[in-house]
Amino acid sequence: MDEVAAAAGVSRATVSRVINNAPTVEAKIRERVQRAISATGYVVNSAARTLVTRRTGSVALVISEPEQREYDSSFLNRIFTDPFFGRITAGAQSALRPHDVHLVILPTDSSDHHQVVRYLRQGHVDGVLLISSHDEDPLPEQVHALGIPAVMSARPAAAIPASFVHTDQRLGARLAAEHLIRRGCTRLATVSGPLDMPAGQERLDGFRSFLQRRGLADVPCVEGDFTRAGGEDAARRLLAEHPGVDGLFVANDLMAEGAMLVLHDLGRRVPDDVAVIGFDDSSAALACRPPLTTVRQPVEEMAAEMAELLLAHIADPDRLPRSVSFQPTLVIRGSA
Amino acid sequence: MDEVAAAAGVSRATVSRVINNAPTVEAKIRERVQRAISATGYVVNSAARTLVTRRTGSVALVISEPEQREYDSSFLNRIFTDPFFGRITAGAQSALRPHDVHLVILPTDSSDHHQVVRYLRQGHVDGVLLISSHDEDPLPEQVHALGIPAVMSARPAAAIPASFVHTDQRLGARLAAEHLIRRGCTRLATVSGPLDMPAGQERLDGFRSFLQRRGLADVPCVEGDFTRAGGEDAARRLLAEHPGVDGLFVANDLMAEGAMLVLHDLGRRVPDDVAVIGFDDSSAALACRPPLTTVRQPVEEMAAEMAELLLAHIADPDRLPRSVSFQPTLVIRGSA
DNA sequence: CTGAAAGCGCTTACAG
DNA sequence: CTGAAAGCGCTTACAG
Repeated sequence: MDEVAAAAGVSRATVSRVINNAPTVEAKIRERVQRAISATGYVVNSAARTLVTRRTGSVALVISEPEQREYDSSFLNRIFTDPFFGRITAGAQSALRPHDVHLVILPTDSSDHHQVVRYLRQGHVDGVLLISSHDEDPLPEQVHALGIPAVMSARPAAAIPASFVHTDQRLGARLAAEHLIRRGCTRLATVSGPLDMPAGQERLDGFRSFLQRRGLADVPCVEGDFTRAGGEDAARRLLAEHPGVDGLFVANDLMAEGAMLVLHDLGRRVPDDVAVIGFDDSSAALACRPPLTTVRQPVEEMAAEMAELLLAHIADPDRLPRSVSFQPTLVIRGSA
Repeated sequence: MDEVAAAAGVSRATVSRVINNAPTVEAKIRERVQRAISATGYVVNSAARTLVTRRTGSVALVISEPEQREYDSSFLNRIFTDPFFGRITAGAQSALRPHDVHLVILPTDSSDHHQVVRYLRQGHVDGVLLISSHDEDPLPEQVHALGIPAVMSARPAAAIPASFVHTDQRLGARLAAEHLIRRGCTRLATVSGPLDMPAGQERLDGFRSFLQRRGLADVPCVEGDFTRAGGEDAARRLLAEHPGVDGLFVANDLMAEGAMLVLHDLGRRVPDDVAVIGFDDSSAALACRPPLTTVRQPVEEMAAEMAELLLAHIADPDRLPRSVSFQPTLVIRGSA
């Protein structure tokens, strides 16, 4: 920087001003400095800048899962190949990129929370996007206690004031139930997500309570784990106990893909013998044969909105928390 | 830090020493400082530390693709939901995590290279893991010119000295060809990857040249793009022109999944009518019915090795470049 | 083994 | 509009 200042015949302060586009620099000097910058190939040192501005230009995307049996590459593998998390990452990146803000992705389980908290406290990032899917997860409160700008992926279980985005899961499940009824299915069943996850619980509630109002109580349910293999297992068990099922709601697309595979193995035709509806509208939906009818969540847009909210909180720390809600929609394809 | 020093009755230098586990601190003092740290809740400021140590504790994972029609969320979406890149990320993370090194993922196309280069020059990271899949990609050379520690995902096209990892793609393709022949297939064909990518070209070469030696010349080939939808298209075209095909090698699993879908639509039984072999052994292989026989690349292990190599280069900038090679293996499942 | 001091490379009131 | 100077919060020779 001294070199640039010398080459341009100005002070370091002025060099700094042109780098940061301060309006108070005379055009001629600005140009002279710019030439000196190109000539010397100078670039700012981001650590030095961060030290004084208190801004890093990075945010963390924390993906918090319940404790894993083994925190290893199989956990990381599941996270990084999950189409849902992939869409979140893509949505967040696309919103952040224009602002030149970078994303550090931190998958974590509860055995690992302290590492994440330490990382955040060390000031590596300006804020955090927190994807927490379990009721009992203490991380949202811990992050909130840190006082660092944060946006959550759903209403936090704890009563903390924080911005979050939201989809009406119950409404989504109801859309699925309505469609199955409309199709004339009479023996409905569902593969739910994990019932200790709000997303799992709410989709089941929404599905069941709509059917109950239509006089259909006690719809069979087997709990799955939101993975494809888990969906296969759950569907196999469900179909073994309830072979007559003709309409199946599966709480996410990955499990639905597994369920379709099982139906195929069992020689059941979809949708003629069994109509199937998934949830998410992820890429897995198009990998099914027939293509999967599913409840769409605009995941990319939600993640982008989380990023925008976070940027706003970083720019103005006194900004009041707000939540923004997205509507699920039914995407009708071949499976129901 | 002053606060901690005062509370422990020592200098800041000593506080720094205990934080960094310098061996030359008396046990009693060390303990006193540690208590003061817990009492005050002190954590280091990473920007200040980086400014003096020249270490950030982060590395970049740069995923360089050819120029996109639109650099937007659909590009990011493809990258972040691609099982191959997901495995790379997981493998790199799992190797880096024990060293407390963080990963910032930078998908980029050629319109965007200057941003990546600027980011790297600003010193945000200690090194870069570069996934570059195109022959003409100038990024490996640019990164090398920066003088920042880097490890490549394959032998760089340019003659630059750099560490890289490698799988023998030709051998992998040959494994597929051998297996198809052994099965008794006589009318072979292939869906290749993009032929401007070494991985696409080499798999095709390996497949064809083995067959040629067996007297099978001019095996039909349609070029695909490594996506599932691209695999569907390519398979459809191939089968329209060559309906008699009884053995199909598809250059990655995602395209193979698409090809299997097309075969299903066409009423062809797999493997009885057509045997199908993929490449990668990604999660897509298990989403096929029947499950996909495929050439396994140990992608996670390769990415972990890249990370280890990078860490070694960061620790010792004078270390000589080396390459480490992995063997592909055939994983036999139901499709062939 | 410990401390005083210099220095990492920036930005930003403050004065002019 | 520009510059001299202080200061961001650490680490690390250097001296003792």
